Amino acid sequence: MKHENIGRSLGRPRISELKQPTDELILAAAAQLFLHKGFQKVSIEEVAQACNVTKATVYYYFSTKAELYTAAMLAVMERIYELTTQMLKTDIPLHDRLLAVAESHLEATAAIDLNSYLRESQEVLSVQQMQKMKEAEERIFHLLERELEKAINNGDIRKVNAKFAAHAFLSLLRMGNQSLSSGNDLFKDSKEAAKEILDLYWKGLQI
Amino acid sequence: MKHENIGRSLGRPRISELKQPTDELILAAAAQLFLHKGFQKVSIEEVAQACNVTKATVYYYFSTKAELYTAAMLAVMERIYELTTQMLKTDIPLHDRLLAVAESHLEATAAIDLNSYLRESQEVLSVQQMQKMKEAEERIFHLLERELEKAINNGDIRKVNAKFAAHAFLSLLRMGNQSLSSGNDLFKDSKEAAKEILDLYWKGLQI
Amino acid sequence: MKHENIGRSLGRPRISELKQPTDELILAAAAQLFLHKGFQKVSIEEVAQACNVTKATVYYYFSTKAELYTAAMLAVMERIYELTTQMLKTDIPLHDRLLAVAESHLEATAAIDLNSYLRESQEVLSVQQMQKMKEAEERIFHLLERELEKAINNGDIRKVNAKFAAHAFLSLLRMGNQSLSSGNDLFKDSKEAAKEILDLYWKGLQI
Amino acid sequence: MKHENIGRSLGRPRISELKQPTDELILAAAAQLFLHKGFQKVSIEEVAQACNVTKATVYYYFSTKAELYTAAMLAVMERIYELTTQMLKTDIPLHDRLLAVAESHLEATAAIDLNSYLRESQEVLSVQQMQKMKEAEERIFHLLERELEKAINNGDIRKVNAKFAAHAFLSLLRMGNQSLSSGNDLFKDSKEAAKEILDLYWKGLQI
DNA sequence: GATGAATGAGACTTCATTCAT
DNA sequence: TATGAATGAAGTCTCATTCAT
Repeated sequence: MKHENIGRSLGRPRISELKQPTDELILAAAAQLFLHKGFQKVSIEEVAQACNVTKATVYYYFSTKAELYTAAMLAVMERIYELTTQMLKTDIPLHDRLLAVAESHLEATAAIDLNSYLRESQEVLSVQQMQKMKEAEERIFHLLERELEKAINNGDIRKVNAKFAAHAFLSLLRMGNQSLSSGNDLFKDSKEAAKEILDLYWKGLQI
Repeated sequence: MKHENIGRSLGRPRISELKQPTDELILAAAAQLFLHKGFQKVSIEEVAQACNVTKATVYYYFSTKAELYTAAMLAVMERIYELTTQMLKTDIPLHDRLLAVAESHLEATAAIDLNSYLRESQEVLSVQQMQKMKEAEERIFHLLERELEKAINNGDIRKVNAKFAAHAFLSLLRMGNQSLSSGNDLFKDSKEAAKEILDLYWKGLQI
Repeated sequence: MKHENIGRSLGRPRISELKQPTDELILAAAAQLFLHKGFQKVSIEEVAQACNVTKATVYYYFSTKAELYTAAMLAVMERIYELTTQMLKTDIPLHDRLLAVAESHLEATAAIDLNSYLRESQEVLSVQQMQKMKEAEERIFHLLERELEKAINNGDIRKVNAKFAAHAFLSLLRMGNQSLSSGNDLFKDSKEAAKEILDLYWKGLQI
Repeated sequence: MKHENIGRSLGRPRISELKQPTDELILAAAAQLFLHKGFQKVSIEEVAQACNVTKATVYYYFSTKAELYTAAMLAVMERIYELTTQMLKTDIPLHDRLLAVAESHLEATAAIDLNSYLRESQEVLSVQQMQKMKEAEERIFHLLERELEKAINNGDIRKVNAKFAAHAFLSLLRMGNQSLSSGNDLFKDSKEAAKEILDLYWKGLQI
């Protein structure tokens, strides 16, 4: 398909290097669309149009719709992973770090409900592709899990199954996301949502 | 293509014909399939085969795939509504009633993530159909909402936005459902899942 | 696919029964096209147009291009089989019966070079489909084989591997067919072709 | 397309220059593939991969798939022509020379059924290309034809249309080839096949 | 001499939907 | 009440071919 970018020259890139390479462009458009409409409802044609290229070009870079989907979702999850990593590695108390995570997740459409995405694409993704996506998801859970375990050991929170607690947290963020984007009046804004959710969650972990 | 001619005999129907009228049969099969695979991935043909009728028969009862979908989902939500109503109207303390709700939701595939289902069928459902489904969902939330409000007034739980609390509860149940059905090792069984989830949730509502 | 035509009413068929059922129509057109152009170069669209139906109709009757191809070729081979059976079961000497077979094969495009047809469709036909076609071919060879064996036992022809002799005969007929249809001036007409071919062949079997 | 190879550096070529020039490499791979799979089923990509070059490189040497096909087939036929010429120009009796031809044809995949190859590529080859291929085929037939005519004049074989006899011979060899490569049990090996076929054929030409 | 990127055209296939019976 | 036959529209994917570098 394409080999690695070797030896990008330093300094301001020339015009031709300013625009993203086509494959990244496609990936970005695809991610956007898949997140909004789900696997089935996005056609390759649609992705192509969003990038001003032809269907055939999309297939030049991604051999299959499933492949494109996997790549796009992995990219998104990678971004979430990085983001979450950033927020969690500061020095402030866990409560505040979780608040930061919550806020950032609720600002972007960051909390993916992988299960619901996978339901739709099952039987189309290869076992390997599913595996990859599940692993990417796991990594995010692990991030939280580890911090929660530290907090348990510190006595900051009560003794719970940290994995469960991680899932619960992301589940609540998902809910917050949906509420915010569906425009029901549950929360005034994402800041408030983060606060309310973390409040419930944190209290739930006390004693 | 063509399935076998099953010579429907005249006169008093045999036992095998005693079962539900065709439309209910279709509805049941459709619900089952839609829940498992989502709107897009279920074909009318599939539903028809599951009922041993032809596509045309499905269309005789339901004018449209979207119509069938809506009907099926409404039926499911109605059942959830009834179920939840049952559990909530007893006399025991709210904590215990919520536990009962949690357990029953986690036993059946009862907790629907309507949002994720709607994402998939957007642009296919008419505004009316979406409206109906959202209303059906709302009814379930209201059920919980009302009880939570009572508990707030009683001083049983702290003062929170009851609607938010209702959403949070169902969100956690959804997560439990997915964990149980995806076979990760978060919970031993649905009973344990219910206990853990309610524990977190209830603590989160205290003070 | 379709059940047998039962209870065809006697007498002149009504208009609606006059035209062939659609599936037979498709089969006929497909056979025609596949024989002339080969598997790959015939598109379903083409077949459909030849029958004045839509592609979807073709797929209503034949689930796959390979399926249609198999069905069409089997039908052709079946016809050849019947034809050959007819010619071989008369009472006249084998030489004359073979002449009749030769003539009839050379009149219609009757001698299929299955091998060359299979080469083209390999990797598209399922193992079962290939199996079926090979069996159908075998049946035709067997027909000749049996007669040749009788003749050997009678002392009408010399002792050869009858199977080989059968293959040789059909091979020569194939050649005749191609010469006649490619319009080179090898033969004046199919009658002469039959005569020349049988002459060589029969002499080859003598002593 | 390509100018002559001029200025090949003198002296012992380096390893990398030992292998065939790219165009011959492509031609060889193409011939191989086309013979096995037929025109339609071979993609340029496939040919390219078989040579470890890119599609564009193939197009650098051959302007068109049809062009490549023609060139590849002509090369094959040329080889057959040379081979056959070799076998036929010796001094031994015609019968033995034909046996040699038969053996060599049955050892390699040497007997091409041009007609079946042309059927597949019709409408893609230009008239000129078809013409060229037919001429190449003709040359091979002529080779045999001439010898057969001499033999007729000598009284070695009976008076037949020599062209017909040539076609018949190659037709039988084709059959032998297919039998051998399809693995049916008609012949023990190519030697036996050659013997049986020539036996039938030669007897067919006697008196 | 060779190639990476891109594309237009077309192929196979699926599916919701209609309609006459 | 039920269905067999038919279809239009759309979707995924393949491939020969071009072109700038």
